[in-house]
Amino acid sequence: MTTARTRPATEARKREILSAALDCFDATGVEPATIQDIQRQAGCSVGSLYHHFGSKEGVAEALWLALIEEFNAYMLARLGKAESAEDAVRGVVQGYINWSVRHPKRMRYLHARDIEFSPEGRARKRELHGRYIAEVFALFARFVRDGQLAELPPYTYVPLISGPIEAYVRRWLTGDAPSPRGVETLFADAAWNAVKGASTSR
Amino acid sequence: MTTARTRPATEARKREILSAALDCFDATGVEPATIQDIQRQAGCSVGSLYHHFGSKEGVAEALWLALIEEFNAYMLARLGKAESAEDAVRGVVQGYINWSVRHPKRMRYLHARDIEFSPEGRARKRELHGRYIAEVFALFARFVRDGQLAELPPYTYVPLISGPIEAYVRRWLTGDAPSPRGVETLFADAAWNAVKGASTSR
DNA sequence: CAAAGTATTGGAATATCGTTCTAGAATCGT
DNA sequence: ACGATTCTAGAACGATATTCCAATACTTTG
Repeated sequence: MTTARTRPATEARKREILSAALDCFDATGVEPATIQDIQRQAGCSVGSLYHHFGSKEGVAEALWLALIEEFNAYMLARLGKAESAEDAVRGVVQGYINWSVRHPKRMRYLHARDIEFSPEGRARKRELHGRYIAEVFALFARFVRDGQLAELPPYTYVPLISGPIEAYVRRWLTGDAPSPRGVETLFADAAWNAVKGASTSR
Repeated sequence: MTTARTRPATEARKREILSAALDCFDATGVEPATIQDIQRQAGCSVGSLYHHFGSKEGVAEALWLALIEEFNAYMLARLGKAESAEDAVRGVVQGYINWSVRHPKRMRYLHARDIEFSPEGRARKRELHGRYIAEVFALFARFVRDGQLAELPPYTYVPLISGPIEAYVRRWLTGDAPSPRGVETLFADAAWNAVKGASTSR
């Protein structure tokens, strides 16, 4: 009765589909990209695609969740190494830029809001976000306690630190602003100034 | 040979369609909303809708451009009255919050990224953005000259000033953060600190 | 004021695309 | 090797964006 739930080839096939989907979505946007486009580029059949993901939105959703998970892991790895609050905050900005420059297609897709999440997808998204925030907050908590970071309403740290560089990078990704290389320090300064505590001379 | 290019009723009809479209798009998102939904709510025929906007994406695009124009005008009006750089910068943050709280549906749509711009639409978007930036920059220029504002790469002012509040408001609009009422000063401080010049004590 | 010309509207017909369905092939546990 | 199950394939279906052209309203001109 008990039987293997997935086959070795399955994961590979799923990855192929997601990779093809990223290319297609990036080229034209989620809505204009057709199932045929994806299916052909992935070298699989319609049935296979639907078997694994259920729907086109299912593909879009799975892709987004996979990418945000990858991105969060990257940022947390970077944050874990920080020795001071200032290191950590500047690391967020620098990490955001580095990942975006290294994977512009992926970041462009993460910025895209044109994904209609299913209830389950939405739940998973919220779960991932919550876990990420919790881990970030755990890392930052001690800096708040020792006064390196200001004590602010919880939901304001992320916008204050990442908001500016996020906005800038989005414009760069759509071709409306020059590369973020060169503005790292400026945005890191802004982030640090926004959340630094009283212990540093103001 | 010369003839009126539009009739008086035309503008009204277009506005009706755009208004109906905003309701439909806000309710379910751009993709799930059908032409029939819009056309029925606007009380017009399919032909009429296509005559004026060419496609569903054409409607979505025109709506977005109309709203961003309205928003930019509102911000510029507010900025024009500022007497000092600090007034201006804080005014941007406050204005952003006020407009969002007054027109959450419109702001939610401006934040939506699920609009596939046509080449012309993209060009117009870029043109509007460029003009807005230019006007903001013109207003800020004298403050830069007299040292109230720091001299920074042109494309960094907007992200530095509006980035954080933009990120926060987006989370609020999707139900992921509490109302922006109460965090005005925090975000205005951050904005001002990010761009203030050397003339103020640092 | 009449008539021609143009903008606008209506709605049926069409084409495209997401999704469903079912039969068969590949793979795994026993 | 055999049975069970996952996975693949592609034709058929249904929904919806778009096209098309005839009918109507307005506007200018003679």
